[in-house]
Amino acid sequence: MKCKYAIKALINLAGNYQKGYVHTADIATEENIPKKFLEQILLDMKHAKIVNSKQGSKGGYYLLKNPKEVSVADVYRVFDGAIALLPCVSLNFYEKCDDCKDEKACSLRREFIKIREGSRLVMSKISIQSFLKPNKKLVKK
Amino acid sequence: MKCKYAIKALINLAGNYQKGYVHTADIATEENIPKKFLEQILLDMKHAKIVNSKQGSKGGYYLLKNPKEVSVADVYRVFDGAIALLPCVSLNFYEKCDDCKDEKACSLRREFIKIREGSRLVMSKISIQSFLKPNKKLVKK
DNA sequence: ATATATTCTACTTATTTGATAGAATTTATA
DNA sequence: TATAAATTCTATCAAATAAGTAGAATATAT
Repeated sequence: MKCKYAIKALINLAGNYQKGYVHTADIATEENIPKKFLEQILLDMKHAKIVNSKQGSKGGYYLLKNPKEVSVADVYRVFDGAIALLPCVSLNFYEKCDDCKDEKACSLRREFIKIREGSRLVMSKISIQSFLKPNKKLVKK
Repeated sequence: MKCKYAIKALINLAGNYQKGYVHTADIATEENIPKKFLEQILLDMKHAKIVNSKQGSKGGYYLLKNPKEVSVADVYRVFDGAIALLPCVSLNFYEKCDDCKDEKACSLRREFIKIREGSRLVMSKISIQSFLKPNKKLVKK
């Protein structure tokens, strides 16, 4: 949910990219997200340097980077942590297996790295911009 | 954990493919898995038709299918459910979004299908057999 | 000053996860 | 046929996580 809400919020902010501040309340109503929950989500993304904000009257949130430069992988890592299925194959959230003696020889690790790469690559290629582009329709001859 | 344990157990069973029954207790000690927990895991995989068992003395578990025919995707779905990040893009665990009016027009759905396919393809290609093959070493010239 | 917005901390409730416990059932075999 | 050894089933538990709520604190424009 958090990740889905986050991406919906970012799509909304992308629509207002470089056009000023957007209120949490507006995003909440437009995207059908509980307002108080969205506040937390946006704050998390501020800490992750994906968005920025201004407090007070006429304040609000705005997208820090170009929509092309914000990938689903970036957002996923903020809210769901590692893309990898095992901590020992994670690039950003690595943790050693306590039972594993020799990582280099571990076949579990060897294969799960492939899975991580499959997911990571596709999630890195999809950006907030990707959600804005309308689905291209093929014209029949 | 369940999924990891399950794959370790299957690798163990694959080593005994078509060689008779293997005791849960033996797998538990060899693979360092809590025995009672492993019992549940193996039972789940029996219900999923991945392994089969015989009760009683001289009983135990055995792999039903060729190790090549059991993919990580199969195992994942038993223990973690959908590979897809959103229920509305899942092939095996589909659920409609209650807020979504037009699925075909939903850009979230369009892009998350790509993510599902990325993960699904790589997880379908890796089988229990893949874990048995030793990592090929390149010989230096 | 005041209205309006974000920020921060704490809390609640429900679900999931990892694991344990023990009785019931099945089977081989002595 | 009794018994030992295995799976099967159901229930339970504690800890962690997820989804969401509440309210006070802070910042800012007017």
